[in-house]
Amino acid sequence: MSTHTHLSAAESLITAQGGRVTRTRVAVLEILLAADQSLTHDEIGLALAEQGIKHDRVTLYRTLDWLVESGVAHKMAGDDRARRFGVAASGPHEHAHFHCDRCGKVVCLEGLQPAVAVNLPGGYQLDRAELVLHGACPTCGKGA
Amino acid sequence: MSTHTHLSAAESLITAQGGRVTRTRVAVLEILLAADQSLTHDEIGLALAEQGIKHDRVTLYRTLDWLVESGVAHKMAGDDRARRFGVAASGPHEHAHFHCDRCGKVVCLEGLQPAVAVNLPGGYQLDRAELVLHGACPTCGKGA
DNA sequence: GTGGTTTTGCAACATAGTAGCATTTGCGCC
DNA sequence: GGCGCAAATGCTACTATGTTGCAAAACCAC
Ligand SMILES: [Mn+2]
Ligand SMILES: [Mn+2]
Ligand SMILES: [Zn+2]
Ligand SMILES: [Zn+2]
Repeated sequence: MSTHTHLSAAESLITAQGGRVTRTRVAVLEILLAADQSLTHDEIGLALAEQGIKHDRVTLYRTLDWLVESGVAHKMAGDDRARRFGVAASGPHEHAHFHCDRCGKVVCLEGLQPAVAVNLPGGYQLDRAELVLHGACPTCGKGA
Repeated sequence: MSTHTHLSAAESLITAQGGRVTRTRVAVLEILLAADQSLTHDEIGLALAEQGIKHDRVTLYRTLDWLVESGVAHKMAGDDRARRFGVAASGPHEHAHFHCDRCGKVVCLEGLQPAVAVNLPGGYQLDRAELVLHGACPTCGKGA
């Protein structure tokens, strides 16, 4: 659509992964980059609609899957049934997350790494550690 | 059904939580106690059927929910769409889990606690930390 | 601009979980 | 042991989330 040769951050990320720069991909990635929390498929679809970007439910699923497979985004399975997607502004995904047990919100904690003092039982081979902190987000306060 | 006054481990756990001792609850809890890994709703339903214990899909969902709400069992949302349930043999649920990215199996790592060196951004209130280690289980080996 | 490949849109399907309500069952009490 | 009542179950129907197959459209290397 644009004949610019100057690429946006989202466009660069997409081409860097060897993917085609499509309207939906760019818009979704920009939404995720701008978000201060992880978003569900539904929330992202809504945001697209608000921007007047016509799209199909299935295409959005596939777009999100592609972003995850490419390592650009991360996917979190929460307590509710919806997976949440997000991108870490800085570099590839290697950080902890905070999950608000009240409102379900999930945020990336970028400067936080688990000091996992692990000695696994024999035979288990460790690839990565996933740390999720549970509690109340600032908005939800927590009265007790 | 039994007129014994001697309670099984499962039965004691159930009454300790103020719940009624029903056939399904006892059987489910015994299945979970005997399992060396977390089980899906479907796997548990199959195990019940194999034991000739007639049950309803919805009842099983409610039984599992009750076990989780009572703090007897834990629920894990995996990458596949199914939640997995398990009980920690020792005491209430406060331990890490290992998730095999090959076969999807989830096991409790009872003697393992994350040394989370956390300083959360202001306003976040921490309740508990959830640590999931990802990799290959002994069975899946890992060729590379 | 053309051609081949990737991505999309649509329709149908699959899976996991939930809600309402009548019936049954466990169990405290006598 | 039997009563009464709350808790738990079984059914049916429904919702939400995600998947598959395939033809049409869009990208982009050339
Ligand atoms: Mn993240
Ligand atoms: Mn566990
Ligand atoms: Zn919150
Ligand atoms: Zn495995």
